[in-house]
Amino acid sequence: MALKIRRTKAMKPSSPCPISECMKLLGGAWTPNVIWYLSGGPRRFGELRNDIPDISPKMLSARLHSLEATGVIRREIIASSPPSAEYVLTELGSELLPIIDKIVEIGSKLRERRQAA
Amino acid sequence: MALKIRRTKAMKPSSPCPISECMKLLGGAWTPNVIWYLSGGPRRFGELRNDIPDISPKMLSARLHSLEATGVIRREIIASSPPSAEYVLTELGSELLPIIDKIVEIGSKLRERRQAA
DNA sequence: CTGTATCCAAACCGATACTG
DNA sequence: CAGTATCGGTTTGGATACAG
Repeated sequence: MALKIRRTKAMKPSSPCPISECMKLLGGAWTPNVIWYLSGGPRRFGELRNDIPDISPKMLSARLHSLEATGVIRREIIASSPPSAEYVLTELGSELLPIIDKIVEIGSKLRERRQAA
Repeated sequence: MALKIRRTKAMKPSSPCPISECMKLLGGAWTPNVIWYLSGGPRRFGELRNDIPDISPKMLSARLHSLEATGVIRREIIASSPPSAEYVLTELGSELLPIIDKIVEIGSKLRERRQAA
């Protein structure tokens, strides 16, 4: 006999919902991209701009500032001549990587299938 | 209501990054929440509204339509009296669940730590 | 090379009221 | 109960130009 699906109360995560908690950090379409490209190590503005196809400098700048404000990345000034800057993931940022990995994994699978179709 | 997939020249089909592919499906702050609450089985409008605290009916409606348009969920009419409707994850939608799970997992961890501090 | 400033369009979100 | 309509606000994003 088929199990009667009981309409349960939702498994409600205690508020505030951990989803929103997390989405605040990686909200915005470009944000996961930036984190992903920083996962390989420190990178500079121009490198990121090259990494991420078609991102405008304004958006990259905005995302970087936003990520710095939420503590996901850190901006490090390199005292060279000329002085330069690098962006690196903080420890908090590193903890988001499993999510990004999953996104990449599923995204690749979806795209493969679409190309096959 | 037409789905507005933004198809600018910035969207190159050959883009090497599968992240955007995936983020298009779960963009928006409420979207992961909706998917999460549908993971337990079909749910109706009012139930979802109850599940997700503080979502306005307008936003819920918008997210549901958008998710339906991208093929993540399906709207099923129940021939009862009165006729009713349920929303259920499609197969595509189910494939997104590992991501949502990760988001919940990391989000919970972050919150625990913040409360400890 | 590393960004910032400006203008503008579209998406997202909240509050509220409303229809069947 | 199951949504839609309207109004308005904030955020995201694109294009382009420009400054250090």
